[in-house]
Amino acid sequence: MPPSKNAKAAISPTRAEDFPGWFQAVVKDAEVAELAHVRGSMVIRPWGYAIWELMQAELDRAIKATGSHNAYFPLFIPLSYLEAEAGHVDGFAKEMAVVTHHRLEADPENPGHLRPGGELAEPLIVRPTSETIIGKSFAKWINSYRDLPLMINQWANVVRWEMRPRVLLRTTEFLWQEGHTAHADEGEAREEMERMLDVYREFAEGFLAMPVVTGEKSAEERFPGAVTTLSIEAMMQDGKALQAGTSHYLGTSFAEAAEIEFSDREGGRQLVHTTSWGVSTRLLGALIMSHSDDDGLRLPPSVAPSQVVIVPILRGDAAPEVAAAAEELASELRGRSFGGAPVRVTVDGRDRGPADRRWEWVKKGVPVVIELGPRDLESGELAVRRRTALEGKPESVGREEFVAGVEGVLTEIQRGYFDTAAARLESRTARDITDLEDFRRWFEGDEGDSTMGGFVRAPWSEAPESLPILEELKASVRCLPLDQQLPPGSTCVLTGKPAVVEAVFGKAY
RNA sequence: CGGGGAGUGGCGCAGUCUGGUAGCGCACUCGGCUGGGGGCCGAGCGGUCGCAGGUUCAAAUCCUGUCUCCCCGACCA
Repeated sequence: MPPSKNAKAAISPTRAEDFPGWFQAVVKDAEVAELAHVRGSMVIRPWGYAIWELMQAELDRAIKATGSHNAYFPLFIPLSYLEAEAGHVDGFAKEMAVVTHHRLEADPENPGHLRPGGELAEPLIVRPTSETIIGKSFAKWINSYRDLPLMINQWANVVRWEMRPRVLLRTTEFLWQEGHTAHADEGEAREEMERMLDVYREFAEGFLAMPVVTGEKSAEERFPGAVTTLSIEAMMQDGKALQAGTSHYLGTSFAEAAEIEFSDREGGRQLVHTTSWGVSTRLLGALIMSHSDDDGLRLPPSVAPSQVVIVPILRGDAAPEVAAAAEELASELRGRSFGGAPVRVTVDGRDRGPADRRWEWVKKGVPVVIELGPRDLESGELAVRRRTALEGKPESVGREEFVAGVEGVLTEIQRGYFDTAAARLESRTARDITDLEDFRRWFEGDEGDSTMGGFVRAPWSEAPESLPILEELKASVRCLPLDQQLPPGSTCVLTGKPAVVEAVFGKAY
């Protein structure tokens, strides 16, 4: 619904009024995604999918650069595969889609309707992740130490039957990339796990302008079946944490389950050490909650399907001339580059009022919108409006100057988003909370309250009795940061016991 | 699975208590005026009121059953 003329913000509710509601509205108004008529499932709309494709392209390049190759494995996994790894079963059993039949037949008790027929001898599950089925292939492909390391990546959809779906953040079906590698020893496998976390960190920070904390997951938050789970954690504008990517060292348990063995140099039989790592379409949600404002989506230029939109003001006799000028400007801009690729430009000459068109692109997060009318043709200037400066009049820039400097403009916007997010992460991470009272106060803000504290970085004992305290505050250990700064003799912020590690605490999505 | 709420044109809703043949805003279509902060006027299109059964001369409205969705809690990329 379009806001009234006098509305200050294009999105209702605003972040301060209702953060989750704001998020939904941004997603909807930007035409990124919407809930489908299937419970918990979403439709990713063209604008949202284009963003995902840009992410995919960049990440795919980075993954391949580490030596992994893309492949595709089955959607259906025999139940017995899952059963083979105990930890895995515990983690996923409660959220499985199970296929038990393979045909439909007329239902005699309910004319006009169909019912499942042809029961399967062994039920199939729809993959929640592919460790088990990829393991089967690995077992077949790996015979010798010469076959290692084996590094595979898959772009796929997965299904986890979530109790409480939220568009883009937690849906029953989502898209992701899952890497699976097998190595001769633990050291090599752990290196792979760390290398991929680094790929994710660079991608999040460099491409999505989203600063992250890198760390190890506590035992409670670890991936089911993993020995070690590393993650990148981003802070949303409401101070809550969002796990944006994970990388696991799986030890030899999946190798045992799928019998992935190889002959070493001495002719002995050994189990491989495996890793897995992934990021999902949840990144779209993270991106939105990191950068957007009360006027809608704000896209870093790197992931903006259109980086510059030209809105020609077509009226009267000058219309053909303006239309031609818009196309010419677009083509010149496409001759410039940003991030090593041609600048992406859209000319929006639809038969609607210019303000109407412009606001649509504002809400879609386009970094720069230029309105081009007869006046500009005469003056040789452009009315340039950056997504970061919607107030007041547009900036007036000489046409040639703008074209020549467009890469700089986009770079500035990209950097600005990162700097803003980084400043938020820094200022809303408390490093000086030492006792439980302050800790409680920090986290006691209302749900959805954007003034809620944020992260707390503090010494932790890992003692079991600290967990109920966190639960009560709806907070959790987000990670044990890789850059540990635990002063000797520290005591646990929750229990007062001797601390063994420095932890980042937060509320999480 | 527990606790709340809701199903009425594409979207958002009113009407339901006190049965009487469906209405509003937005969107959409057409015409005109407009057009650089998302505009105005006029004329239109569009709904068997979630589904099934019942009560009644008459049901969006009352009764019974059923399905679905949303919100809150336990689980999670």
